Amino acid sequence: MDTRHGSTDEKLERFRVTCRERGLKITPQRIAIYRELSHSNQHPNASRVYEEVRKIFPNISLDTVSRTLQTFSELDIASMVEFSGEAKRFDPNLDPHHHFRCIQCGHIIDFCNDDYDAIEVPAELQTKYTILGKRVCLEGICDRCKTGD
Amino acid sequence: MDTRHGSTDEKLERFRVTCRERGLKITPQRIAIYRELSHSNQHPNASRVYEEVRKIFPNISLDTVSRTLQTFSELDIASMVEFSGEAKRFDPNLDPHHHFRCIQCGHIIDFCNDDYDAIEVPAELQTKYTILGKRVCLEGICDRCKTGD
DNA sequence: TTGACAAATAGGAGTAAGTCCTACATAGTA
DNA sequence: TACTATGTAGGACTTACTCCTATTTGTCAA
Repeated sequence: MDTRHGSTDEKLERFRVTCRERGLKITPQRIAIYRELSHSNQHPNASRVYEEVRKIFPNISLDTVSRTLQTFSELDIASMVEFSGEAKRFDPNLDPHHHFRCIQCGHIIDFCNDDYDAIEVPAELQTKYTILGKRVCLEGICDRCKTGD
Repeated sequence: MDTRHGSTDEKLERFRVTCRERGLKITPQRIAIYRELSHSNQHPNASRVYEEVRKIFPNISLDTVSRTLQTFSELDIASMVEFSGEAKRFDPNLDPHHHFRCIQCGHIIDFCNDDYDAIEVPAELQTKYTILGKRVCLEGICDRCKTGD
C-alpha cells in the first residue's frame, strides 16, 4: 500500500511543492521528519519519529519533531489518528453507537444509526484478525463552535 | 439519549448486580465513580471524574478513579473511547482509508474498502455539524497477537 | 551575492495525565 | 464478629508532550 503513490523521490518533491505553496520553510529537519514518517507504516508518535530522525540529526529536539508533525497535520501533509493524543476517555453507553468529534473543542457526541450498525467487516479482515468492535468515527466542527466559538 | 435505559436508580441497581456477578466489591467510591460517569454525557477522562467525585469524597485519589475506570472498561461496565489514551499518532496516508487497531499491541493497520468510503453521513448530522472526515474504526486482536503473542 | 528578517530550531524547564508502590482500611464471608 | 482478599490513599515516578528564550537559518529583495 505504501508504494501506491510513487517513489520516495516523488513524495519528497511533492512535499517540497506543498511546503512552498503553504509558506512553510523547507528545512533539513522537516525533510528528515517527513521522510521518516512516510517510510513508516506504524503510525508513529513524535517520540518514535524523534528516535529515528536523531540517527541523522543527533541534535534535533523532540519539540521540533512534535511541532513539525503537528504542523504537517494542520496543513494536510499528514493526518493525526482520530482520538489519539487525548487522555483516556470513558463512555457509559454500551449499546452500539457511533462517534462524532469536534476537532475544535474536543466534544464527542454519540449517535445511533442502523445503517452504520449494519456495516459488514470485509471477509479478508475477518479471517486474519479477531474483530471485537466496529464503529464509524466522524470528525468536524460542532454546532457550538460553528456559531459562538 | 442518556435516559434511554432507565433511571439512575435502575442503572445503579444493574451496576450492583454486575459487580456481584463479576466478583467486584461494591465500594462507596466505585458507586460514586459509576454514578458520575453515567450522569455525564461528556465522555470524561479520569481527571474530570476525579474532580467531580472529590466533591463527595474529598480524600479519594486520582489513582483510585483511574484504576476503577480501567476496571469498568475491562469488565464491560463502561467502554474506553477508541484510540484515546495513546500518544498522538501520525499517518502519512492521505487517501480515504480505514483503521483496524489491535487492542493488545496497539498496532494500527490501514485498509481500503469502497463500501466504507461510500457510507453517507445522516442528514440531521450534516445540517447540524460540519463534517470534515469520516472513517470506520475496527478493533480487535491482530494476527500476530492471536498466534505468537 | 549579500544582507535583513521572519520563521524555525535546540535545549532546558514546566505541565498533564496516568501508573507504580506500600502501608492501611474495609467489604464480604464463614 | 472476626478474618482475609480486595480496595484505597498518598506520594514518588514516568511518559509525552508543551512552553520559553536565545540562537540559527531559509527566503526574498536589493
